[in-house]
Amino acid sequence: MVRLDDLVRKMSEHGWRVTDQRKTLANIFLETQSYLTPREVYERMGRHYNGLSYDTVYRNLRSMAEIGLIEQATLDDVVKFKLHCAEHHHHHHLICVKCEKTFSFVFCPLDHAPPMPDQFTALSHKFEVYGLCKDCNQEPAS
Amino acid sequence: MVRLDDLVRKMSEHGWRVTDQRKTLANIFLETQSYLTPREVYERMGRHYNGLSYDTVYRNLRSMAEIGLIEQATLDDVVKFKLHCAEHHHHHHLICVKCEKTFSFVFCPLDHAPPMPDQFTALSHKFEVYGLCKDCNQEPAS
DNA sequence: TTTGGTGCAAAAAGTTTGCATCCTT
DNA sequence: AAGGATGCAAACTTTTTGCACCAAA
Repeated sequence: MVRLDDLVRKMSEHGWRVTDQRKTLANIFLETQSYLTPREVYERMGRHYNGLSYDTVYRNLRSMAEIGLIEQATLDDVVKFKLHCAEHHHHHHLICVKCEKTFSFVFCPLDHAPPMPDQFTALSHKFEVYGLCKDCNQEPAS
Repeated sequence: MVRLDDLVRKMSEHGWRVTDQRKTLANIFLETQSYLTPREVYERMGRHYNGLSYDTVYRNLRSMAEIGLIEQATLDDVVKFKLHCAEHHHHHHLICVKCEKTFSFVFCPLDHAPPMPDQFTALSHKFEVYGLCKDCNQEPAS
Protein backbone atom coordinates (compact mmCIF):
# COMPACT_ATOMS: atom_id res chain seq x y z
CA MET A 1 0.00 0.00 0.00
CA VAL A 2 1.24 3.46 -0.87
CA ARG A 3 1.81 5.83 2.04
CA LEU A 4 2.20 9.57 2.37
CA ASP A 5 5.93 9.14 2.98
CA ASP A 6 6.34 7.48 -0.38
CA LEU A 7 4.68 10.33 -2.18
CA VAL A 8 6.57 12.99 -0.26
CA ARG A 9 9.85 11.26 -0.95
CA LYS A 10 9.09 11.14 -4.64
CA MET A 11 8.40 14.86 -4.62
CA SER A 12 11.73 15.53 -2.95
CA GLU A 13 13.54 13.28 -5.37
CA HIS A 14 12.25 15.48 -8.14
CA GLY A 15 13.56 18.56 -6.38
CA TRP A 16 10.09 19.66 -5.37
CA ARG A 17 9.30 21.60 -2.28
CA VAL A 18 6.90 19.78 -0.06
CA THR A 19 4.22 22.32 0.69
CA ASP A 20 1.10 21.87 2.77
CA GLN A 21 -0.99 22.01 -0.35
CA ARG A 22 0.93 19.18 -1.92
CA LYS A 23 0.74 17.07 1.21
CA THR A 24 -2.99 17.61 1.46
CA LEU A 25 -3.35 16.83 -2.21
CA ALA A 26 -1.46 13.60 -1.73
CA ASN A 27 -3.59 12.67 1.25
CA ILE A 28 -6.78 13.19 -0.69
CA PHE A 29 -5.66 10.70 -3.29
CA LEU A 30 -4.43 8.30 -0.65
CA GLU A 31 -7.85 8.14 0.91
CA THR A 32 -9.69 7.92 -2.39
CA GLN A 33 -9.57 4.89 -4.59
CA SER A 34 -11.69 6.33 -7.33
CA TYR A 35 -11.17 8.98 -9.96
CA LEU A 36 -11.60 12.64 -9.09
CA THR A 37 -12.06 15.65 -11.33
CA PRO A 38 -9.85 18.67 -10.71
CA ARG A 39 -12.95 20.42 -9.44
CA GLU A 40 -13.65 17.70 -6.91
CA VAL A 41 -10.07 17.74 -5.72
CA TYR A 42 -10.24 21.49 -5.34
CA GLU A 43 -13.40 21.24 -3.27
CA ARG A 44 -11.90 18.66 -0.96
CA MET A 45 -8.78 20.76 -0.61
CA GLY A 46 -10.96 23.71 0.26
CA ARG A 47 -12.09 21.97 3.41
CA HIS A 48 -8.54 22.32 4.73
CA TYR A 49 -7.71 25.82 3.52
CA ASN A 50 -9.29 29.21 3.34
CA GLY A 51 -7.55 31.09 0.57
CA LEU A 52 -6.93 28.22 -1.76
CA SER A 53 -6.69 28.96 -5.45
CA TYR A 54 -7.92 26.61 -8.10
CA ASP A 55 -4.96 27.03 -10.37
CA THR A 56 -2.57 25.85 -7.68
CA VAL A 57 -4.53 22.64 -7.47
CA TYR A 58 -4.59 22.42 -11.23
CA ARG A 59 -0.88 23.03 -11.60
CA ASN A 60 -0.07 20.43 -9.01
CA LEU A 61 -2.33 17.86 -10.57
CA ARG A 62 -0.56 18.32 -13.86
CA SER A 63 2.85 18.13 -12.24
CA MET A 64 1.99 15.13 -10.10
CA ALA A 65 0.71 13.32 -13.13
CA GLU A 66 3.89 14.18 -14.99
CA ILE A 67 6.16 12.51 -12.48
CA GLY A 68 3.81 9.59 -12.10
CA LEU A 69 2.42 10.22 -8.63
CA ILE A 70 -1.09 10.15 -9.99
CA GLU A 71 -2.67 8.95 -13.19
CA GLN A 72 -4.76 10.94 -15.58
CA ALA A 73 -7.63 9.53 -17.55
CA THR A 74 -10.53 10.82 -19.59
CA LEU A 75 -13.79 9.26 -18.45
CA ASP A 76 -17.03 10.42 -20.03
CA ASP A 77 -15.16 13.20 -21.81
CA VAL A 78 -13.99 14.52 -18.47
CA VAL A 79 -10.41 14.61 -17.27
CA LYS A 80 -9.93 12.82 -13.98
CA PHE A 81 -7.12 11.73 -11.73
CA LYS A 82 -6.44 8.93 -9.32
CA LEU A 83 -3.49 7.72 -7.31
CA HIS A 84 -0.87 5.82 -9.25
CA CYS A 85 -1.16 2.28 -8.00
CA ALA A 86 1.50 0.47 -6.07
CA GLU A 87 1.35 -2.65 -8.22
CA HIS A 88 4.86 -3.34 -9.40
CA HIS A 89 4.18 -5.66 -12.27
CA HIS A 90 2.94 -4.26 -15.54
CA HIS A 91 -0.83 -4.39 -15.38
CA HIS A 92 -4.06 -2.82 -16.54
CA HIS A 93 -7.29 -1.75 -14.91
CA LEU A 94 -10.87 -2.66 -14.40
CA ILE A 95 -12.83 0.53 -13.94
CA CYS A 96 -16.25 0.56 -12.35
CA VAL A 97 -18.50 2.78 -14.42
CA LYS A 98 -20.64 3.53 -11.40
CA CYS A 99 -18.31 4.32 -8.50
CA GLU A 100 -15.20 4.73 -10.67
CA LYS A 101 -13.06 2.68 -8.35
CA THR A 102 -10.31 0.81 -10.12
CA PHE A 103 -8.95 -2.69 -9.75
CA SER A 104 -5.68 -4.15 -10.94
CA PHE A 105 -5.81 -6.66 -13.71
CA VAL A 106 -2.48 -8.39 -14.15
CA PHE A 107 -2.81 -9.33 -17.76
CA CYS A 108 -1.36 -7.65 -20.81
CA PRO A 109 -2.92 -7.97 -24.26
CA LEU A 110 0.42 -7.53 -25.99
CA ASP A 111 1.67 -10.76 -24.47
CA HIS A 112 -1.04 -12.58 -26.34
CA ALA A 113 -1.38 -10.53 -29.49
CA PRO A 114 -0.31 -11.61 -32.96
CA PRO A 115 2.45 -9.67 -34.73
CA MET A 116 1.59 -6.10 -35.57
CA PRO A 117 0.22 -5.74 -39.10
CA ASP A 118 1.19 -3.05 -41.61
CA GLN A 119 4.77 -2.92 -40.33
CA PHE A 120 3.52 -0.98 -37.36
CA THR A 121 5.93 -0.44 -34.49
CA ALA A 122 4.18 -0.53 -31.14
CA LEU A 123 5.49 1.93 -28.58
CA SER A 124 2.80 1.90 -25.93
CA HIS A 125 -0.75 0.82 -25.39
CA LYS A 126 -3.87 1.34 -23.38
CA PHE A 127 -6.17 -1.39 -22.16
CA GLU A 128 -9.04 -0.69 -19.85
CA VAL A 129 -12.07 -2.74 -18.94
CA TYR A 130 -15.23 -0.92 -17.92
CA GLY A 131 -17.97 -2.57 -15.93
CA LEU A 132 -19.46 -2.98 -12.50
CA CYS A 133 -17.52 -3.83 -9.40
CA LYS A 134 -18.75 -6.29 -6.84
CA ASP A 135 -20.42 -3.68 -4.66
CA CYS A 136 -22.12 -1.75 -7.44
CA ASN A 137 -23.24 -4.98 -9.02
CA GLN A 138 -25.26 -5.88 -5.99
CA GLU A 139 -27.00 -2.58 -5.60
CA PRO A 140 -30.45 -2.28 -7.13
CA ALA A 141 -30.34 -0.70 -10.55
CA SER A 142 -30.44 3.05 -10.23
CA MET B 1 -14.63 1.12 -48.16
CA VAL B 2 -17.16 3.57 -46.77
CA ARG B 3 -18.75 5.96 -49.25
CA LEU B 4 -20.67 9.19 -48.96
CA ASP B 5 -23.90 7.38 -49.80
CA ASP B 6 -23.49 5.15 -46.79
CA LEU B 7 -23.10 8.07 -44.46
CA VAL B 8 -25.98 10.00 -45.99
CA ARG B 9 -28.23 6.98 -45.74
CA LYS B 10 -27.37 6.55 -42.11
CA MET B 11 -28.29 10.17 -41.45
CA SER B 12 -31.63 9.68 -43.12
CA GLU B 13 -32.27 6.52 -41.20
CA HIS B 14 -31.94 8.55 -38.06
CA GLY B 15 -34.43 11.06 -39.31
CA TRP B 16 -31.78 13.64 -39.97
CA ARG B 17 -31.96 16.24 -42.65
CA VAL B 18 -29.11 15.99 -45.07
CA THR B 19 -27.74 19.50 -45.25
CA ASP B 20 -24.79 20.71 -47.24
CA GLN B 21 -22.85 21.18 -44.04
CA ARG B 22 -23.36 17.58 -43.07
CA LYS B 23 -22.43 16.31 -46.49
CA THR B 24 -19.25 18.37 -46.49
CA LEU B 25 -18.49 17.20 -42.98
CA ALA B 26 -18.89 13.61 -44.08
CA ASN B 27 -16.67 14.17 -47.09
CA ILE B 28 -13.93 15.61 -44.95
CA PHE B 29 -13.82 12.48 -42.87
CA LEU B 30 -14.02 10.28 -45.93
CA GLU B 31 -10.90 11.81 -47.34
CA THR B 32 -9.03 11.82 -44.05
CA GLN B 33 -7.81 8.68 -42.41
CA SER B 34 -6.39 10.38 -39.36
CA TYR B 35 -7.88 12.06 -36.34
CA LEU B 36 -9.03 15.66 -36.57
CA THR B 37 -9.78 18.17 -33.84
CA PRO B 38 -13.08 20.07 -34.03
CA ARG B 39 -11.00 23.12 -34.88
CA GLU B 40 -9.33 21.40 -37.80
CA VAL B 41 -12.65 20.17 -39.10
CA TYR B 42 -14.04 23.66 -38.83
CA GLU B 43 -11.15 25.09 -40.79
CA ARG B 44 -11.51 22.56 -43.56
CA MET B 45 -15.23 23.22 -43.69
CA GLY B 46 -14.48 26.91 -43.95
CA ARG B 47 -12.86 26.34 -47.32
CA HIS B 48 -16.27 25.43 -48.68
CA TYR B 49 -18.43 28.01 -46.93
CA ASN B 50 -18.33 31.68 -46.06
CA GLY B 51 -20.61 32.17 -43.11
CA LEU B 52 -19.93 28.94 -41.34
CA SER B 53 -20.35 28.86 -37.61
CA TYR B 54 -18.18 26.82 -35.33
CA ASP B 55 -20.99 25.57 -33.15
CA THR B 56 -22.75 24.00 -36.10
CA VAL B 57 -19.64 21.97 -36.76
CA TYR B 58 -19.39 21.17 -33.10
CA ARG B 59 -23.00 20.11 -32.78
CA ASN B 60 -22.74 17.89 -35.81
CA LEU B 61 -19.57 16.26 -34.63
CA ARG B 62 -21.27 15.37 -31.37
CA SER B 63 -24.35 14.09 -33.14
CA MET B 64 -22.40 12.13 -35.72
CA ALA B 65 -20.39 10.50 -32.99
CA GLU B 66 -23.58 9.64 -31.16
CA ILE B 67 -25.02 7.65 -34.01
CA GLY B 68 -21.68 6.06 -34.77
CA LEU B 69 -20.80 7.78 -38.01
CA ILE B 70 -17.54 8.94 -36.55
CA GLU B 71 -15.50 7.98 -33.53
CA GLN B 72 -14.34 10.22 -30.76
CA ALA B 73 -11.08 9.81 -28.92
CA THR B 74 -8.91 11.80 -26.58
CA LEU B 75 -5.35 11.96 -27.84
CA ASP B 76 -2.83 14.06 -25.95
CA ASP B 77 -5.61 15.47 -23.79
CA VAL B 78 -7.33 16.71 -26.90
CA VAL B 79 -10.67 15.52 -28.21
CA LYS B 80 -10.48 14.31 -31.79
CA PHE B 81 -12.65 12.56 -34.32
CA LYS B 82 -12.19 10.19 -37.19
CA LEU B 83 -14.42 8.23 -39.49
CA HIS B 84 -15.96 5.11 -38.02
CA CYS B 85 -14.27 2.29 -39.83
CA ALA B 86 -16.00 -0.09 -42.14
CA GLU B 87 -14.51 -3.20 -40.55
CA HIS B 88 -17.39 -5.44 -39.60
CA HIS B 89 -15.66 -7.73 -37.16
CA HIS B 90 -15.00 -6.54 -33.65
CA HIS B 91 -11.53 -5.07 -33.70
CA HIS B 92 -9.21 -2.52 -32.16
CA HIS B 93 -6.78 0.06 -33.46
CA LEU B 94 -3.16 0.81 -33.96
CA ILE B 95 -2.73 4.56 -33.80
CA CYS B 96 0.31 6.28 -35.22
CA VAL B 97 1.52 8.84 -32.72
CA LYS B 98 3.04 10.90 -35.49
CA CYS B 99 0.49 11.15 -38.28
CA GLU B 100 -2.43 9.86 -36.19
CA LYS B 101 -3.60 7.54 -38.92
CA THR B 102 -5.26 4.42 -37.60
CA PHE B 103 -5.05 0.79 -38.63
CA SER B 104 -7.37 -2.08 -37.83
CA PHE B 105 -6.12 -4.74 -35.53
CA VAL B 106 -8.41 -7.74 -35.54
CA PHE B 107 -7.58 -9.08 -32.12
CA CYS B 108 -9.47 -8.69 -28.88
CA PRO B 109 -7.80 -8.93 -25.49
CA LEU B 110 -10.95 -10.21 -23.84
CA ASP B 111 -10.82 -13.35 -25.94
CA HIS B 112 -7.52 -14.19 -24.30
CA ALA B 113 -7.95 -12.77 -20.83
CA PRO B 114 -8.33 -14.77 -17.64
CA PRO B 115 -11.59 -14.48 -15.68
CA MET B 116 -12.26 -11.07 -14.20
CA PRO B 117 -11.03 -10.80 -10.60
CA ASP B 118 -12.93 -9.22 -7.72
CA GLN B 119 -16.29 -10.37 -9.07
CA PHE B 120 -16.07 -7.63 -11.62
CA THR B 121 -18.59 -7.65 -14.44
CA ALA B 122 -17.10 -6.42 -17.69
CA LEU B 123 -19.39 -4.31 -19.84
CA SER B 124 -17.05 -2.77 -22.34
CA HIS B 125 -13.39 -2.18 -22.93
CA LYS B 126 -10.85 -0.08 -24.71
CA PHE B 127 -7.67 -1.34 -26.29
CA GLU B 128 -5.43 0.87 -28.34
CA VAL B 129 -1.87 0.46 -29.47
CA TYR B 130 0.21 3.57 -30.03
CA GLY B 131 3.30 3.57 -32.18
CA LEU B 132 4.72 4.43 -35.56
CA CYS B 133 3.18 3.39 -38.83
CA LYS B 134 5.24 2.13 -41.73
CA ASP B 135 5.58 5.53 -43.36
CA CYS B 136 6.42 7.50 -40.24
CA ASN B 137 8.86 4.82 -39.18
CA GLN B 138 10.95 5.38 -42.25
CA GLU B 139 11.13 9.12 -42.00
CA PRO B 140 14.19 10.56 -40.32
CA ALA B 141 13.56 11.33 -36.68
CA SER B 142 12.09 14.78 -36.34
C1' DT C 1 18.89 33.93 1.54
C1' DT C 2 17.37 31.92 -2.53
C1' DT C 3 14.16 30.25 -5.54
C1' DG C 4 10.22 27.71 -6.34
C1' DG C 5 5.23 27.75 -4.98
C1' DT C 6 1.04 30.09 -4.05
C1' DG C 7 -2.81 33.30 -4.52
C1' DC C 8 -5.02 36.52 -7.27
C1' DA C 9 -6.50 38.16 -11.52
C1' DA C 10 -7.16 37.91 -16.06
C1' DA C 11 -6.85 35.79 -20.56
C1' DA C 12 -7.28 32.05 -23.67
C1' DA C 13 -9.42 27.99 -25.20
C1' DG C 14 -13.03 24.77 -25.35
C1' DT C 15 -17.94 23.72 -24.89
C1' DT C 16 -22.81 24.75 -24.48
C1' DT C 17 -27.18 27.38 -25.02
C1' DG C 18 -31.03 30.56 -26.83
C1' DC C 19 -33.21 32.31 -30.51
C1' DA C 20 -34.53 34.26 -35.03
C1' DT C 21 -34.00 32.79 -39.65
C1' DC C 22 -33.21 29.52 -43.31
C1' DC C 23 -33.89 25.39 -45.85
C1' DT C 24 -34.77 20.29 -46.08
C1' DT C 25 -38.53 17.41 -46.21
C1' DA D 1 -46.13 24.57 -44.74
C1' DA D 2 -43.67 22.64 -40.71
C1' DG D 3 -39.96 21.70 -38.05
C1' DG D 4 -35.26 20.63 -37.80
C1' DA D 5 -30.64 22.88 -38.80
C1' DT D 6 -27.91 26.90 -39.11
C1' DG D 7 -25.68 31.32 -37.92
C1' DC D 8 -24.89 34.58 -34.54
C1' DA D 9 -24.14 36.02 -30.03
C1' DA D 10 -23.38 35.24 -25.53
C1' DA D 11 -22.71 32.45 -21.42
C1' DC D 12 -20.27 29.01 -19.14
C1' DT D 13 -16.54 25.82 -18.09
C1' DT D 14 -12.02 24.40 -18.36
C1' DT D 15 -7.23 25.34 -18.86
C1' DT D 16 -3.33 28.52 -19.04
C1' DT D 17 -0.44 32.58 -17.98
C1' DG D 18 1.78 36.74 -15.51
C1' DC D 19 3.23 38.58 -11.48
C1' DA D 20 3.92 40.06 -6.63
C1' DC D 21 4.36 37.93 -2.27
C1' DC D 22 5.24 33.98 0.74
C1' DA D 23 7.65 30.12 2.53
C1' DA D 24 10.47 25.63 2.10
C1' DA D 25 15.09 24.33 1.92
